[in-house]
Amino acid sequence: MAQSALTEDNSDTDAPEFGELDGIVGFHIRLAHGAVYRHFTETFAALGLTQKQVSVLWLIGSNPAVSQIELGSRLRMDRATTMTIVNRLQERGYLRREKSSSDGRKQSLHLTDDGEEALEQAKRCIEEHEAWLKSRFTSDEVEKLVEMLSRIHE
Amino acid sequence: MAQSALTEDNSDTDAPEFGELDGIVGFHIRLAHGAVYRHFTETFAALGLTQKQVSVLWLIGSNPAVSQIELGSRLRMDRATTMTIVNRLQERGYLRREKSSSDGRKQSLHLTDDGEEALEQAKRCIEEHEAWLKSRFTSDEVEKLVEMLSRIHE
DNA sequence: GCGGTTTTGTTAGTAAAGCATACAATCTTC
DNA sequence: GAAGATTGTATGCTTTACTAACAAAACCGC
Repeated sequence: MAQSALTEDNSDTDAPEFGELDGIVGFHIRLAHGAVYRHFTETFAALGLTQKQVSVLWLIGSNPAVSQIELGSRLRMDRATTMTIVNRLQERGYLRREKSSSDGRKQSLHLTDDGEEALEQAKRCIEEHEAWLKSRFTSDEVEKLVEMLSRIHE
Repeated sequence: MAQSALTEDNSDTDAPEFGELDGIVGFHIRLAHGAVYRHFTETFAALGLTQKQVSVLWLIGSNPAVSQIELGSRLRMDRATTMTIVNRLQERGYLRREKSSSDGRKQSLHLTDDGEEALEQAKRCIEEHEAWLKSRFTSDEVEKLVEMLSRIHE
């Protein structure tokens, strides 16, 4: 598989395996004179979650004990931005921080039971979205699109 | 051609023809656990313009006397958001507002000479971007992508 | 024509995302 | 051990986008 935009800095020896393309949550494509826009925040809005927050829950759920810096790197956020999002999810009781045992600087992020629950609900929203996608595009087309995306990296 | 997201409310009798897909300025596709992201703001940054501002200039340039509400509708912005962007471009001398003669509520938006000049420069940036696109995707793929986009509407 | 409703533009306030900076704690390197 | 790099944190700023409220103009039913 071609190097994807999600796996370009896999230099950590003990880094968990990220990088599978699980599905398209939403997209936003801007043409020269406008934006073709499909926004799925509304879909998650019923859960009171933004796309970014769902991405964070998803990533922690599939990679427990991930650090904030790793999380930010995967989701293209700097440390400050990561802080605000992690803080908010922690305040809502969806995740907890622990000191990493191997590296005292790092936080080790874990979902709480409430966080797992929220992620499950979000995944159901994503399934609905995939139904929407499939109503407009064939599975071959979606696959082709995702494959094309994997060719995009800085 | 299938109804596109850019032409869904063509109820105005004297509405100018929108809807041609002129080129992809940038896109941002969010996967469930992250974002594949390509941001072309940097390309326009040399001009001191954002993607949105370029879209506004482009749309006014190709549709003089467009109203703010129409502009916002095309670019998926509400009235307040449209205001701030139009205000900033007006402050920079790139466009001017006139009272619409046919409807006293509406503003009629026009590019100034400086605005036309800025748009020309932005179009050159877009051409450079298209070269970038073509280096990663075949022209068939780009065509297919744009065609798929045209199938996206609410 | 008149009164109520809708549309359009405007302003103000708010929230989120993102960034830079500064700082403290920890790790790494020499 | 000292110097430098990494990670998390706190603060402040900017941009984007939204809601709510308001005014002026247009529209609609009568």
